[in-house]
Amino acid sequence: MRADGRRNREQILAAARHLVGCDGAQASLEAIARRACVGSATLHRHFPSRRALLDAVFHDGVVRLCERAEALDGDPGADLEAWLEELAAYSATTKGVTDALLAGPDGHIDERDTCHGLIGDAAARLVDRAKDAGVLRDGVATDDVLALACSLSTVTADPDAARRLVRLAFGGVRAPHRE
Amino acid sequence: MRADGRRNREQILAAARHLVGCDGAQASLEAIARRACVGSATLHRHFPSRRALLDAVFHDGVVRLCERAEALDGDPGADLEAWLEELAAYSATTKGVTDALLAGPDGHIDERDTCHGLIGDAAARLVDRAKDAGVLRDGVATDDVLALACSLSTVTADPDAARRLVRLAFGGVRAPHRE
DNA sequence: CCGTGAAGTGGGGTGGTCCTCCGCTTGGTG
DNA sequence: CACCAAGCGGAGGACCACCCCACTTCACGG
Repeated sequence: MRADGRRNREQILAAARHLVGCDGAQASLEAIARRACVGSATLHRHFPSRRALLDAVFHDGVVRLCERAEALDGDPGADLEAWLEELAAYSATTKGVTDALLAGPDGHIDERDTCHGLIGDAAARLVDRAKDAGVLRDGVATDDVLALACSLSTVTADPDAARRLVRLAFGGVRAPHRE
Repeated sequence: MRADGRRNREQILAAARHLVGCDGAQASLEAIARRACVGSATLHRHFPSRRALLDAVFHDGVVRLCERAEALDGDPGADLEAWLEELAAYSATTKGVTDALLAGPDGHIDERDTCHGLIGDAAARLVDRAKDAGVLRDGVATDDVLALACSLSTVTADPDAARRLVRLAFGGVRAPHRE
């Protein structure tokens, strides 16, 4: 890859980080290109779809989150819950990331290295551990807990509220009654 | 209100119902106006914001849902859960309705009669009943259960999946353990 | 050190969007 | 029937995504 190409890619990513941070996932690609001092064609060549750009923007943050998932090795139930809280808080505070996390397949990019794929793998490990420990209700799948944690962030931008809702869903809305 | 005005309003709503059903809340207003055989200015005069149009499109369905909420008078916990399931199923299958349900205030319209407001009132009654019966976990608010039920539909378009996730959140992801 | 070709560039065009202005039509009332 | 305001819609401005293509610049082989 040529030096100027790499430089432009970085400038575009920096601009995108800023504008997506302000305007969310719907930030204008044109504006991002302008801010990066780059023609819009250049942006589209480096990132053939909005999805590809978003994935690149959030890649590092998501990787960090996944590393924290791998580092956990305490109580399986508590680990899963804590990590889901973190995930919800992250996606609540990070404008636009939800679209990258929940996005379906996109012909333009390799699904293996997307934010969606990375998060899915990290969650699967924690869910499997919790399942083996028997702390999960029957029939709960990785996609279920991810869906719960991520979808909440479409509803609030407050990390504490997101954490609270995750705890709620995890423990149940219904009050536990003695049996 | 003049007859032609009312006729146009209905044509716009019919077109909007169709296109929002196909393309979701982001359907092109221009395309809706075209389909209604109406100038775009006419659409904007009748519905000053996308939000106002969406509210009108979904108003009837939401009212029907609210009526069902009012008709419930069995076990408070079961009623609430059943109605939340219905709400989730409705918003999962009805493209675009989530945006109307979760939308914040909009200077253009009276908040009292919006889908958001209607659903909120209906849910509040069920939540209050459940709270009085003591079947809700402490600190659960109306907005919490609404947020849970509605946000799920951003994540799946399958009504059964949405119902399942509501049941999950309601009963808890964590398996109930004897105490 | 330099020529060359391919990788990379960005301006401008196309076709779409939202929304507003404003001259015109038309429905309903006196 | 005549009037006039309520209502209309086309045109136009500002913006957007995406693509084409003539041009520039980098990096490598001689």
